[in-house]
Amino acid sequence: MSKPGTPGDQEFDAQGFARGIHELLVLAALREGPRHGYQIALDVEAHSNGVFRFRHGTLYPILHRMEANGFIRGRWSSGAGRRKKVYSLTDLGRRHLSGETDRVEDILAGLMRMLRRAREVPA
Amino acid sequence: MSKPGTPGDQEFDAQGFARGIHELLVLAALREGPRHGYQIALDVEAHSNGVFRFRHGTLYPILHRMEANGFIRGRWSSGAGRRKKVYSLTDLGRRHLSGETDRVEDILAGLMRMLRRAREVPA
DNA sequence: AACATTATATCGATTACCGATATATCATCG
DNA sequence: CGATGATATATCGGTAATCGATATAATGTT
Repeated sequence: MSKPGTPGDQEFDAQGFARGIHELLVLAALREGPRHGYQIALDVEAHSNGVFRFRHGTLYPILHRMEANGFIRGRWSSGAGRRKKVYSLTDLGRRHLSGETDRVEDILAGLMRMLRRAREVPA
Repeated sequence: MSKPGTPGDQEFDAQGFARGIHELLVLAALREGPRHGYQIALDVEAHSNGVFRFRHGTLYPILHRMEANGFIRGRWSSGAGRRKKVYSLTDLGRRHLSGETDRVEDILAGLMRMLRRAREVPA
């Protein structure tokens, strides 16, 4: 139905859906330990079974924003070799994650209720 | 934490989260039968337990867009009284709903997996 | 030496959503 | 009967998140 990728086609891919969710995904990834940006993207993709992906035009602005907002802190790895900026959760970020996890789970429950309902209607 | 409503504060309310989801909500609501816009908004709010809401600055542009895309069809109620535009699903809309329901459920599953994982990590 | 991958970064364009504003009908209450 | 509030639709400007393209550079692979 209608060429995929057409502008305005609005195919509900994970990207469009993910609007506003990426920050939560970053927090969730960092919950398991400090990581640099590229690794966060790989982890999110792996742990979500490929459902969520970060384009690098999306990833780095988000990390910068979250650092500016105090949710994460980044430090350039001192070692030689390819430069990496390693991020870790701040206390604020940790608190934010737990609060927002609760809230998003409510939202997911609401959405699932809607979808289940739509599925059950006979025709 | 940080005044709610502050720009850039990004509190993950249902609104920000809902980006791209509203269309699916409209389709799901219309699955139960033809409805006019205002009623769709009330239904969505009720069936999602208040999690999802349409502001009217959001609702009508979405309906127009979806009609232009062929997912729904609207007809002005012929009867007298307050004018209402009653929308119903097209075949395309019905097919779109069932396909996107599957896909969104996968996304929800991926997201839940991430959240559950983040919750389970000791510290 | 050539190439792919890792790794970070920025910028312009797109677009969905929000808030405000506008219009009009109908019901209710004083 | 006039005011108010709920119903009902509509548009517009602004905001902000995301995308795609582009850039840089070190490292691994062939």
